[in-house]
Amino acid sequence: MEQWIEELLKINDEDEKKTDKQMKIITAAIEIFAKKGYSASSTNEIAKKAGVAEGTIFRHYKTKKELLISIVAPMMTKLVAPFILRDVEKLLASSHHSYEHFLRELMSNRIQFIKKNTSIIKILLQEIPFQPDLQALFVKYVASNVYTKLYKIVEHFQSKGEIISVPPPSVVRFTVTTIMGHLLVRYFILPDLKWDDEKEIDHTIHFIMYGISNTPKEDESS
Amino acid sequence: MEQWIEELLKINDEDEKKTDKQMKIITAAIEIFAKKGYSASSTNEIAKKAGVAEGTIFRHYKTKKELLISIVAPMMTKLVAPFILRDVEKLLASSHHSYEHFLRELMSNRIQFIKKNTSIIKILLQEIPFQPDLQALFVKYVASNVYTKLYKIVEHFQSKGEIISVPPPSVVRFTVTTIMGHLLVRYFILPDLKWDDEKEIDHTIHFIMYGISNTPKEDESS
Amino acid sequence: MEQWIEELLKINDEDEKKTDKQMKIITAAIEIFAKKGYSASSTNEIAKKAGVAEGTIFRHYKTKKELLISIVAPMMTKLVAPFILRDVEKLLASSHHSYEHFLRELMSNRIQFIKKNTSIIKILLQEIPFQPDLQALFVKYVASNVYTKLYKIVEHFQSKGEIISVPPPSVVRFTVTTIMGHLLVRYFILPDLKWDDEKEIDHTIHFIMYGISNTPKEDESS
Amino acid sequence: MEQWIEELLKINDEDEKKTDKQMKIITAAIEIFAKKGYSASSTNEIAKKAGVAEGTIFRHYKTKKELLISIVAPMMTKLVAPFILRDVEKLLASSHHSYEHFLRELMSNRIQFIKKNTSIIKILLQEIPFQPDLQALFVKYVASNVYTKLYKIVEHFQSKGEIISVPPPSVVRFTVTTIMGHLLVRYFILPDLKWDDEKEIDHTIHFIMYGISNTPKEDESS
DNA sequence: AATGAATGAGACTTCATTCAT
DNA sequence: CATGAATGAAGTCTCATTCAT
Repeated sequence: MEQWIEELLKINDEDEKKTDKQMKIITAAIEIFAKKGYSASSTNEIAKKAGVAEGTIFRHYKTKKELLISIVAPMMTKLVAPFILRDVEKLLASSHHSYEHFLRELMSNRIQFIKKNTSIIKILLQEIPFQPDLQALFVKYVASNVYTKLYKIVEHFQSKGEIISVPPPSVVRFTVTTIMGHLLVRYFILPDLKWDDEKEIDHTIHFIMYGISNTPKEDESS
Repeated sequence: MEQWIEELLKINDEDEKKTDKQMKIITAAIEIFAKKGYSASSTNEIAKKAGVAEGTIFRHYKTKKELLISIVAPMMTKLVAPFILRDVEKLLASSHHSYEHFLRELMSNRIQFIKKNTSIIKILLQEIPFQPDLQALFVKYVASNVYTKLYKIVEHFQSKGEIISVPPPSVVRFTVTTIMGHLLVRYFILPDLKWDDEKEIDHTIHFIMYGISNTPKEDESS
Repeated sequence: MEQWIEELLKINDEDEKKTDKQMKIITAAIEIFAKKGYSASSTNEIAKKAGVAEGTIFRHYKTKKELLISIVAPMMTKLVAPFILRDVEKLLASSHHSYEHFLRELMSNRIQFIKKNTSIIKILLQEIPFQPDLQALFVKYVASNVYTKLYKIVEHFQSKGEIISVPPPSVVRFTVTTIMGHLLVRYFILPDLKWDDEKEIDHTIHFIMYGISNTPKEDESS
Repeated sequence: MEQWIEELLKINDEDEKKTDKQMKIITAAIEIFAKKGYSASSTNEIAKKAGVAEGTIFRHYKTKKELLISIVAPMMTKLVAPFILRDVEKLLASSHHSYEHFLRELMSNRIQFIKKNTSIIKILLQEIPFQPDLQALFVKYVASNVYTKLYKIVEHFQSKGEIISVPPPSVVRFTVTTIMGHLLVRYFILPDLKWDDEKEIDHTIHFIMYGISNTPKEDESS
């Protein structure tokens, strides 16, 4: 992976120091929240699976919701980590890569990430609709980072002639919905289908770039 | 809309006869389930909003879960209604439409459907991961209908030369994830963005067909 | 069976006129009360088994408890029927039977009765401790009839020299507890043992009369 | 009381350590179950009488039925404790007592026991017909212990010539039904009569041994 | 007379949270 | 720090009973 994209992951990973018990609680909570959903999980069950007393949970987290947030909030940042890096322009200027290449790297990188954090992301997806706290965080990171950064990247490759000149928001939205759509379907909606991931990524990127039509495009206006 | 596609919707919509109270219960339940999630909703709250006694709910639905299922299960069928029609081949043979056209009709049709049933679909999406009953239904309808039907449609348009000749499953998956992805993002993940739906559909379909690359495709292998 | 004992059963059996539905309700109630106990039986279940609407039960019986009483109270009288007949003295005077004979007839008569009414008697036994109404009836019939009548009978046979001259109450109590005990054990506590009823009755009566000791009794004081 | 019979009671009575609240719950439950029957008793009422929160009951007993069982099951063992001791033969061999004596000791011993545990035994009697769990325990302890042990005892005293030579099962059943019958009537069916217990026991045992007939028995066949 | 939908009190049970140890 | 017994509010569900049809 190229250096500039590697930077995408330089998000501080320090999970503050957690006691042993605290880690056990979090691990148990993740497992149970992911399996039954936040509301349907009981602190009692979490305590049992963690091998601690129920009271111990509340020594570390004032409420059950605080436990949820503490698990899920950091994920928020990491999910969009690749777009948080500061000097996109510099990076783009100093490199001569294609949008296709960028997407390919982005996708396989995020897939690695999802594989490592499936449970937490599942919890996140489940609870975002019901937790205003999380929604606020989501808007903060996604809206203000992902989209603005992507606009610039798209504009960059439009100016280099790689991407057709439709309004960048359209391209961004298509890119985002297509990739997110693929990942949602692949990892959360139909994870049990037999997927050939290598090919799947290849096809997805290729289709995003060139479509599935056999007819040459006359002019690429929308 | 062309006639053959209109047939897609001929799913009987008659919601058996429900008593007045039963309708009130269902309406209230939909609203509350959608807002707080199934587990976090209380039958007490539903009863209050429906203006009935709590016991009345349990006269019509043995358990809270049965209430959920009765709301959400029929949606399953209707969601994939366009793919349940029998003689796809005939329809395709007798018509001279393009895949692009088909997708466009399909999308705007499903969007109408989503708009009319946003809440229920939201509940469905939330609860599928936790309700094996629903998963079973989902597999039954999606797997056995949508995919097999789509394969045939894609093959048809490949034989007519409209679609590049990659394995149909790839095309189907790309189509499905892209459209589902768009709809999920548009209506459930970021419904509050300012969307210009007309254009959005146009772009999405166009991109699916022709991609976003400016460079003519050399060869359309995978 | 001798005529004087036959009179024991001349209790009016007329079950007032009951409608068809009413009979179905009673039959169902008996079955369910006997199986699960009064408190654990629901009017809903009774209605279902009876094939009537729940409301119909309450048209005939103001409350669930009234239904219970209406089933169980008449049994009270019939249980002790043999002792309700008026002129015991006459009967005894005019006949020259033995106490042993009397017991034998009594026992087999009551066994027939129990066999025909096992369920109702079971309900009665279960509910007497909790229903003051029933207790009152029980005391009324048992105390005022059975014991006083039996005293006279025992005295009669003592005066004829057949029974040892201990205070009649002792003999009565022994007779009653022994026979009731046998019947309770035989029909309600261990009904599933393999019983040879003929022999069982024989032995019981014989033991009551002559005991199980091998040594001749010197004197029969207590 | 002779030593060998004293052994009959060496069943460990230690009620594991129960917390203060737990004891209060059990005490309250016994009282209320005995008064109203299991089904008609509410956990709410039990909690109030015990002076604890309703939730506390369910911290100690997963369900209301578990509470019942925990009260009633141990009584099962203790009820038949005198028959659980192992080496009946040895005891009999080494002692030179009469069956009459044995019955007398047994009865007064069981009466003491009943007096101490009237409520629990009442609950037990009420609920056995409806609780398969309890039935299983009853069969296990009664069938396999009481009867087999009693057979041996009876045979022993038959061989010593004290008991008439009818088949032991007959003697055992008569003994059991007579004594159980007496105890049931005395303590559970008509506890409010004025009983002179000393005399009552005397008479009962005497009657069991020698019957109530004044005429000497010719031959003691059945 | 019969129905069965509706009721609301109350049943059993769960749960997040507290607090003395 | 950790525990786990205790809490009481709230949850799901049942029930005897009523009443308009």
